[in-house]
Amino acid sequence: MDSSAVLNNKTPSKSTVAPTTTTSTTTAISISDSAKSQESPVYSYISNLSPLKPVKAAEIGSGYLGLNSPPPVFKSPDTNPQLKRPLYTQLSTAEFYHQDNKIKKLVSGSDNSNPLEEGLVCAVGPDSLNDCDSKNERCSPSICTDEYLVEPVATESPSTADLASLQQAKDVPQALQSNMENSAKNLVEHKDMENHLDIKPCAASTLLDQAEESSSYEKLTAQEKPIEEVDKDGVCDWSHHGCTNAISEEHKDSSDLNLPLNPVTKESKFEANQESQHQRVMLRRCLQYEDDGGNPSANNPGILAPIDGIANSNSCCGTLNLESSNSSRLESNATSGNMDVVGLPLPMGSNLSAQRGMLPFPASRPSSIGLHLNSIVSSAPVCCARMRLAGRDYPIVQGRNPGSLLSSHPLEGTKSSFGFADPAEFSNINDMRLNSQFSLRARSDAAETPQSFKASSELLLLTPTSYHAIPSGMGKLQSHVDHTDKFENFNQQSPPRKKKRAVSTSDGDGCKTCNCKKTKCLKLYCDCFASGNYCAESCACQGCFNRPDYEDTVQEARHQIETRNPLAFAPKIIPCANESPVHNVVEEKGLTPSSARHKRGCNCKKSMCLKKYCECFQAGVGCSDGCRCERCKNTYGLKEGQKSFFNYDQKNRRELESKVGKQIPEYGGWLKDYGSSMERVSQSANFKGWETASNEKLEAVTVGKDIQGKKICHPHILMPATPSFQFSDHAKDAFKSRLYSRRYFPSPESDVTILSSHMKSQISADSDGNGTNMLQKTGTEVLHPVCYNEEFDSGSIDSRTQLSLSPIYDKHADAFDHFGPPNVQSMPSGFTASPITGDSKSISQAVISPGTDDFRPRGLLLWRGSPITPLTDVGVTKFHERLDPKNDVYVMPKDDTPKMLKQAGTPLKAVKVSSPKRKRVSPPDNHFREFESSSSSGLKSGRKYILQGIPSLPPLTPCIDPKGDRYKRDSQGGSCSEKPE
DNA sequence: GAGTTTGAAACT
DNA sequence: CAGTTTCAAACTC
Repeated sequence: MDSSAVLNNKTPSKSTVAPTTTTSTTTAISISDSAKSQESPVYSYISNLSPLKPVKAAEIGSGYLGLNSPPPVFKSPDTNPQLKRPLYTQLSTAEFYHQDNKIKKLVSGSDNSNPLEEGLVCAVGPDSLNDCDSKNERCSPSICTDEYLVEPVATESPSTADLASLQQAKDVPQALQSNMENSAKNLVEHKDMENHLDIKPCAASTLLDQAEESSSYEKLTAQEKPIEEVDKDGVCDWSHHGCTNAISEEHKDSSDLNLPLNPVTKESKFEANQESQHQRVMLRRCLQYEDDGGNPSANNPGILAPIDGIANSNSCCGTLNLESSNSSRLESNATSGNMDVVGLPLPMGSNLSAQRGMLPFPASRPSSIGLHLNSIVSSAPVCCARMRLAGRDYPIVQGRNPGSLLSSHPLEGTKSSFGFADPAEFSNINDMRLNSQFSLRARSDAAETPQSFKASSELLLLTPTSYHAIPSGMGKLQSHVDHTDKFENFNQQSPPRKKKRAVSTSDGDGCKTCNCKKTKCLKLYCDCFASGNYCAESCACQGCFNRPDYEDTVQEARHQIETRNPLAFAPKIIPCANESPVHNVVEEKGLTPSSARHKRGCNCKKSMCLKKYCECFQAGVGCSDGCRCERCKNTYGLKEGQKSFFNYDQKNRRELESKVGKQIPEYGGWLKDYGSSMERVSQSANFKGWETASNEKLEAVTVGKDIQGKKICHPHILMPATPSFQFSDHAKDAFKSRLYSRRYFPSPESDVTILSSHMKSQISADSDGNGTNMLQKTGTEVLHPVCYNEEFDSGSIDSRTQLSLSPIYDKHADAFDHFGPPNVQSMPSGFTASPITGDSKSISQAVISPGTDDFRPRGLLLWRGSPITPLTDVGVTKFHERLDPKNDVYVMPKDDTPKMLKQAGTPLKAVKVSSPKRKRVSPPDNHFREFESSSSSGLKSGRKYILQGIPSLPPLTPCIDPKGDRYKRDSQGGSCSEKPE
């Protein structure tokens, strides 16, 4: 039974051949479309998103597959030829191993490595691990590579080429070292250069085809001689340049490491001490081990220690600052699916690199970029992602800062060995060894070229210990071809592995696990699979094929799925393009998170987007216009139309009630029931004019505390129709999740809404003291004076003054510069909005009367309720029915969007593309369709309304009450009279 | 822990 | 493309 059969097992209806054929077709299509993909916003997004910077073409090499025809944008690295097979890697895995063996012999003169240990530390790769080894107490820097990296595979006599490669390998690092001083600045200033340097010390570069390497690299090699002599000692000295330095940086005293440093190592270390800056640069590039004390990794070569103070972060998932040597390894050796790690920090033992810019492909698919729901791990404080790494998922810290997750350098994330938040998680030595072996396995996979496949497959084909408990050395005899058999055996030998259902979908490291029973973890039902990860050992899945051992099967399954939906494996959570300087400022201040939204949006009907059934909610992002949810109450951001409910606060209600003389319902009561999850302070504004202008953009303000515990009020980010996104864990750290506002940002035309909302929050909270009602009511925090103690007067507010209260506000004030002050007079009003849909029509047709500036229907924003939301309709209707034109209560204009904003375009295009890098990620075509059709009612109609509203601005629009009765308008076209027409 | 609910994915 | 089925997670008891 081959992989196809496996797949077909799940889809019996399909012929055995079909999958393969389909796959091929898909691949071809994907490739042919790749060019297009690259031009697509999605591609741009991904490219920008990926922490990996495109490598210069020259570096990629002409022979690079897929160079001319990149793979599908979101195609999983697993299936991404580019990821799998950087062409400039000319050496097969076997060759690598040969190289390793040779080096090993040169260095240690013997191959007495423990098979079991081989995989531990140096599993990362023969070339790259050197620098990391140095931190390992158990092995000398120079030997470590040999002992742990080299698989004791029966090797042929080194060929001439091998010897040459070996020599190069030795030379390169040296060259690097000699170059360190001269190029330190360049390293810092030029990422590319940095990358090259990174590669070199890792010796992986030695295996690279010189012709394919960058000129910078060549320059470096040209300067290698000074160190060459040392190298003659047979020491893998180059490996120390990075690591040693790093170690020096970290430990200051190599003696602490108890490492048998060779002259070169010491020298490197010395240099490190003297060149802190340079060290710093290198440090970032080096695998590092945590201080011995207390860190399991110290005793376990297979685990990397946190780096550079980042290690001990609270990240739920540690990451590995595996940037240097491994990177090279990745480039040179990685050729298979385990490339999920691209762009992400890699755990030690991985031969993959997360080094940005290290990859030969322009934009790796951020499969684990942390945007997949599974990767996000329910908005853990630190967003975690797993990387499929040889049999185990490694959580990857995306960075506490959403920005880091989305675009930051991997190093910006927190670290810990093996990507585990708590090294203790990996306390079990066997487990670690297993991982190391997996790494080796990954390594073999990585080099799985037709030529090398056989050899590589013989290296290690271990199945997770949790499944087979295969001794470390047993994996050698298996091959991919045996997948099916292994699977069958697996099922037989460890029958329906009655593993307890994963209690939590998140294993200890904060990453999800699955419990698949029927899909063999080869369908998107499986979170692990969907996120491009292998199932973790902690998964309770049955008959799981989503294992490194079944790489082919997995790949094929992925192909099949991608055939249906090329973006099936795209990150589910898409960060929203952010062009707003406000956002940047805020972001920099750590006050607000990056915005993100669900790729496709949810379709919740019953959960109100308040439960984890909702993918948006689960991901900690607000719903967007792309969602087709009903009665959305997503606490992270309501989708357009529904969020307005949040703006209807008690104060306004009372105010309106006083005016109307009737009780105003609270929209089905859900507002009351919003409960603790209510983060938003519904702040109706006394700032009527502006509010009216911003109409539906009114947003609640999230109240939270900053790091200092000082409550802060987060202004809204200028984001296009996207919810603010925070990688907080509402499950683990609910409070943190509230630190940042998850403002749901309306489309660009509503940029000013941010201002409005914020202002409202300030104003209303202060104006009558009821502004905090919602908060108090819901048990959430009370607005901090900082936000609300401004001397706002409900009737007269200088928005500018208010906005200038903080830099952030200044930015908002800037918005006024663009859009004009929130002056009522400047706001479009008094026109009849085009009907939205359904029940909203009556509302939309209601007349807006500017009336007096003093009264703007603050709470009436709710009338912008989503037409697709029953609740909205109901609520609006009920509310509306209580409106009494006699009291000058009018429906706010449907199109009160400032002209400037109106020009922003449609929601679907609601992305300001001022910068090429700011391109909004476009949903898949079908998604677009969804946006335009299914959500349609809301989005589409809403947009129609907006667009049509402008031309429909009649000087005198009929006054229509909710019941449809018309009233005359006064002579000035202002207020509606009480007399029916 | 079993059963139910929910919504995404898969299928028709 | 809509409707239905399947699936697994989330949730409830």
